[in-house]
Amino acid sequence: MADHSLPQKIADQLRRDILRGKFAPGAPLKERDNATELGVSRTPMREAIRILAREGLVILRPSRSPLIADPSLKQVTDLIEVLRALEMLSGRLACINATDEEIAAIRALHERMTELYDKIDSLDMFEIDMNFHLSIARASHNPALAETHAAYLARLWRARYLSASQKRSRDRVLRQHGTIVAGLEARNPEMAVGEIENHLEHLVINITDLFAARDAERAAEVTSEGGHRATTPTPTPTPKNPNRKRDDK
Amino acid sequence: MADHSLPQKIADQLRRDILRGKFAPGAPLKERDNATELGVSRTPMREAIRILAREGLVILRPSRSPLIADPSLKQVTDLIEVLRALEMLSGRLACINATDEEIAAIRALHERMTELYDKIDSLDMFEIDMNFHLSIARASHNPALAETHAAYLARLWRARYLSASQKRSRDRVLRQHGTIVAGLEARNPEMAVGEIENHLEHLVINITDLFAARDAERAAEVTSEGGHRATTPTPTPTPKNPNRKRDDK
DNA sequence: TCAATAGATTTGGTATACCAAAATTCAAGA
DNA sequence: TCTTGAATTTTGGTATACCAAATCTATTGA
Repeated sequence: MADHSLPQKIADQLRRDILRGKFAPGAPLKERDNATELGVSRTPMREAIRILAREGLVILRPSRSPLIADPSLKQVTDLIEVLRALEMLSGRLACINATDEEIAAIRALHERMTELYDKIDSLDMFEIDMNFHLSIARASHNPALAETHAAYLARLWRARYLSASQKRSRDRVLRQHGTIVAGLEARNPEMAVGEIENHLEHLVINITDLFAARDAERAAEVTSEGGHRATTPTPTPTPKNPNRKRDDK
Repeated sequence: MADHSLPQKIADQLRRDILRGKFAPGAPLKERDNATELGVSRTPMREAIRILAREGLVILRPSRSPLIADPSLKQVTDLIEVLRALEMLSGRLACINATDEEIAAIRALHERMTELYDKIDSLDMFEIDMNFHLSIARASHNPALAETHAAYLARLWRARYLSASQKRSRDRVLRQHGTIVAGLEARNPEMAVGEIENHLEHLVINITDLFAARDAERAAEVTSEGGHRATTPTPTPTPKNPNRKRDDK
């Protein structure tokens, strides 16, 4: 958060906009328009877009506008599979390398989350959840691991956010977080790692349900729209058409 | 390899130069000079440097020349620790998802490596070794995993190359590769994953030895150089840094 | 009425010019 | 001789101009 470079700040701004939904998944991200909109030149905007591309939030196409990423279920579950390996490693290393202070800070996050769960909006809550997992990765004392883990979390932001918004999993999430913290405190890798694995297993289940629900919703839309003219069978893959054309000759 | 974008080609060129030793570790990489040297503008050179920075081959400093990375032993072993988790996951998934053709191709690589080991130079040999491990990751059918794994392999290029040049580990490496292939063919995750873990454990040992040897060499140099004027106690970590201290209030 | 094509336009890629921060140099003074 | 500070140089950051590929529009011809 403390990087004061201009491309980083632009990337932070864009990331928020993307994740908050200002740009729809699948929409093109025109570097010239966004640059003028934010009042910066194209050069730092280009770098910002590359940063987001590295994080997987946008995908680059040769000689074409970058697109806001709209990953398929398989892509998301593939990402989670790697994330699981990274988090399990983080947990194991954190049991060995974390300082008592770091573990205490992780517990503090967990307790704040428990206390505020029903009191704040899901975006703020999710911020805490994010920090919880990032702190464990950092506590592994393996910077490369922490960095890669953070990149995967960023890439899975939207999916995890949607999953976390399902309040029905509230109790399970808090319980699992509690077990993870207890495992760290006991310096018990089996306990911590096992529960981390469990935690992410449920994330896969949740996400799969969400995709299924979304697909069902779309199918219903299509059929109810009438047989001859399906308005948008696909989720508006390219909603760009505000082509202004001149009236002169 | 088949990316025809200019920044990618520049990055490929620079990567080879760095890994072949044209640029020493710790040396600055001036974007203007290198751009004119290669006959391109600074803009694609900038992007190329960012690509290498992402791979960890160069490190960026705010408002300062990027440096050729010169990782410490801990940094390298940290990277290997993550690589191990990634390769173990790759092996496990490959046992499940790989096609018979993919496994056959991996075996072909292994047999070519066995056949040519004493006949070609270590750089070409290392190319095959690289492909062997990349192919396993790709055979996981998890693109995100393959990509992250490839990034870690690139980051560890130099260390792995130096380790692979130690011909004394020849037999062990070939034997381990053989066991890994056999595990894949048998679709036996325990066999494949276990040997992958073993393989990387030996890499850590090898690298640790190499660092120890290098440090010992340096220490010997310093003492034999005589007491008053050590010409280059360190192997010129930064050819240009007569650190000038300005007045500070 | 529709299809094909040519011209206009959008858009990313590249080159270059300018700026500001950092570093090196060098001269002046103690 | 050493310190110090100011000027110059070096170097990365940013803005802008130009180009080429891709796309879209609109006209024309069947």
